[in-house]
Amino acid sequence: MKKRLLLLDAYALIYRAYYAFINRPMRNSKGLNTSAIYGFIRATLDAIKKFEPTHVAVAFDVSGKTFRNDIYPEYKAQREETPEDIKTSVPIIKNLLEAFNIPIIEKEGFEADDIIGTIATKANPDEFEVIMMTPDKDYGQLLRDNVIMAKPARSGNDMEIVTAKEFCEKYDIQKPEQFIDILALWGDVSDNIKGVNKVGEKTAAKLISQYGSIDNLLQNIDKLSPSQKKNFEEARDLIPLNKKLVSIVTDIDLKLDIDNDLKVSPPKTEELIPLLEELEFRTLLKEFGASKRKEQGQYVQGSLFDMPANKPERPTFNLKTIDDFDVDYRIAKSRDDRAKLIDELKQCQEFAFDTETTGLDPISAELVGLSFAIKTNKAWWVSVPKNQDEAKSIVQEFAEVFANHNIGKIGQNIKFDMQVLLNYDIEIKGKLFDTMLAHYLLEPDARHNLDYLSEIYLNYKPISIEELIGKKGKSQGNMRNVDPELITRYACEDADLAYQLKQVLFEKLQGQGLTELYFKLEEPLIEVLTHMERNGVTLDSQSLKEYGEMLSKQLVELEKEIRNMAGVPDLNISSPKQLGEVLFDKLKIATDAKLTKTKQYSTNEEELQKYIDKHPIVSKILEFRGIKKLLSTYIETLPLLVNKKTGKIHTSFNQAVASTGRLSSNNPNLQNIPIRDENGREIRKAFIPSSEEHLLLSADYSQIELRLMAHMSNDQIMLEAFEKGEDIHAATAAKIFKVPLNEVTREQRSKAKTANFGMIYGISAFGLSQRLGISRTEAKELIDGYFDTYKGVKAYMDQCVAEARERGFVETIFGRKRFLPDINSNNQVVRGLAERNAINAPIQGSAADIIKMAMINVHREIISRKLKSKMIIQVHDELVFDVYKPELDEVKEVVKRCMEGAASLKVPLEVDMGIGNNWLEAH
DNA sequence: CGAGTCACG
DNA sequence: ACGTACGTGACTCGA
Repeated sequence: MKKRLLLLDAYALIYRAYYAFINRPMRNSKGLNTSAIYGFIRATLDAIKKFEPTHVAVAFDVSGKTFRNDIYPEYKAQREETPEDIKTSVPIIKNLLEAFNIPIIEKEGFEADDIIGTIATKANPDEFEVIMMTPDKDYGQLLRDNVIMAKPARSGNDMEIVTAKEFCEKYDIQKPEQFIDILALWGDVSDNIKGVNKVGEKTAAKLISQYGSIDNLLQNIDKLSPSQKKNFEEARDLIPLNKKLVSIVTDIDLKLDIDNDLKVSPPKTEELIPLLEELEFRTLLKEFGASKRKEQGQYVQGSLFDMPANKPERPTFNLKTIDDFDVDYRIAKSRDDRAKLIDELKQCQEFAFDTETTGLDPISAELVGLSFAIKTNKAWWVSVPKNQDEAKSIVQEFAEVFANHNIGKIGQNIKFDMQVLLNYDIEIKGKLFDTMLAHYLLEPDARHNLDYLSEIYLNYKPISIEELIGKKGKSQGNMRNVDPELITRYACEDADLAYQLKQVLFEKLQGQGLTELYFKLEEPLIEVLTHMERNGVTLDSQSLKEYGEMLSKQLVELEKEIRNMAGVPDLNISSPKQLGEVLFDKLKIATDAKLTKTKQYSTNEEELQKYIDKHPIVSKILEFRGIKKLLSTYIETLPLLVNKKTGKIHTSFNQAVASTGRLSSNNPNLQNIPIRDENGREIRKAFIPSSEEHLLLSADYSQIELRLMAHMSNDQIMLEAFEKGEDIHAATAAKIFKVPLNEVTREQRSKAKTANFGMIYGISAFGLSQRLGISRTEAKELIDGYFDTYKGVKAYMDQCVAEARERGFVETIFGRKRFLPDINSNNQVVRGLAERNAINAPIQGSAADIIKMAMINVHREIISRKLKSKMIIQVHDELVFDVYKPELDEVKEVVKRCMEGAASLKVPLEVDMGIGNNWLEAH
């Protein structure tokens, strides 16, 4: 990995920090204005955290004359005196930098930009990436392939990265040095440099873009308009001086060994702490205070901070694009071309492929073409005609290679391509390497889109889809209309990138011991989900519609009543802001209303429930909310998602979203169809079998997460309860309340149930007290009682956290990992979340693994037994099937056996099944 | 586009 | 002193 050098322009950043707080300066108790100090140090540390440089330096201007004043006495002459607060801040900042072990560099007669220019130029491009942190645009002239600029964050936004390429594009110039000429024409008000009259940024850029340089421009001065020519004639003598003034010096004699002198090293804590204490920088003290871990010196080597050993790749920039490579992307135009391609594919052990389609909905999308990558930078594009009969016959030419078991297929989100190709009767066999899923296992919390992966792992920026079909939203373009040359580059690039990513990611999977999880679980699941999504679910839109009409009437009625009670005729009840104001300001139903983090009144159900007796409007609002939710999220929306082609609803199961390993479902989300609430569960009645000859079968794991808790913690008491087949919540109640099992009250059981769930989530006394509406002391007692009973559970939870601390991750029973870098955070809120994740992720994730295994096995049996019945929905611990009635007994047997046999735990896995003419009945 | 709310396991 | 149970997706409002 290249070394990375971060160079900071001290005064520019200090000024910026100072003025950022100008309206509300920070002061310590002695009255010292610490805005500039804090702002600058924070920006510096943030940059170090973000860029993770191996080398760093801060450049200061030296007060007094510089060589620029010698050649131009008016240089910066108009500048106002430096504010007193900044003057006093600078020595303190220098002390701080020293304590942080960040080198300071200054040189008499020169400015910070000259120092940075010199170092950036001197740093060997093969050895160093250089980041210049400054808000000053002039640094643009220094940009190179290995030198980028970081402009500090402006309020709200992240800091802005500028690369040489982007910079040149912005000014439409060939190389960054040309910016000197632009500046010389443009001038610089803040430096008191007068440019050419009537020439600003835009004109200067245009002229340099056009003529290449000032010299050439002046030679062609007659081509300018008369008035412009006059302005240039007048400025002619000034230009050489301007050029000198705006040119950043790159060859100061600094007597500096970059590699040795600027190396990042840990702060000198003993010097740093007193300084931070005096300044009263509490957050920084927390961060750099002498915590135990710091004393043990757990720094990642070469880092200023203690960072988790396993962290996302460090940020990259200066991304390469297609133009930086000599790629061999070809179009297969004729049948002969395709035959040649197919021949090449047959010779491959593996190839990457991608489909381009007319849309993102795989059911209705039509193929526009296919791309295949055979090796790095070598790919083919096969265009597919609009006529679907012709299309199919061309695509069919590839059926054999796709179906070949011995040829591996690589792709990004293969499920989509698999579905599209299924429309053309193409089956995909052989090992599938899905780069998205591989990365999901490697970094479950990260994003996994191709652009991101390319950037991180290949240092490459793909052609943006917007270049092809325009921004979505307005005048949505179509893949069909894209220029053939361009679509070839785009599609081949995608396949090529998938191919290249596979090589990187496969090695990483092996390194992490994740290949087995990938090939046993995630890879076979691709095909299963493909079929489930395609199967779809039948919706009884008619009954939904009728139910919706009834609810709508109630809603209108409620709205009227609520507005009347509120005395606000145009109240929007769906606006929490308006609602809160009505309830708490106007009706004053309470004075101690809870506020949200944006200081609005909190009007969620939990809060409103507290005031239900204060005013009759409250219960009406809750009722309104409930009905509105059902209507807008389900009743009115689901029928719109019925596919015209199939008459069914086709959700999309996302296999790479949930960081614990679960699936998620969207478009629509079929995993949150109401069931708890009486009104809501009516909606389940609209999910029906595909025909009269079918039934819905729902099979769900009983208490799978608690069983996993028992299994993983090896808690004898809990294991025993499950083995005896006891009602686990009642059994828990009996034990923690010390009553016989048959005397457990409803209330006790309910409390125990909440406590059981609490364990799975990584409980806190506060959380439990909130849920149960009891005091924290009571909650604490309850938890103590719980741990007293289930001693193994307590030990297991502690062990999870300890493991996460030690290894940086926790694991499921199938070896799925979740990395928890925050487990060592100094921020206890952040750390607390990581600790609860350490407890919850192995449980939730193992349950996800188990049902995935079950789905794969059920699917295989359905195929091998050639059943007409279909698996259609998964809801985390439940599978729903559209069962062909004559197969009912067989399907029930297969499903139960596959689900219960998906893993062998210390407790039996139990599955409950139900059948019915709709999803509600089946439950 | 974020915040608030609420549906599910 | 501070904020607190885990994981999702969809809708609505309003800057």
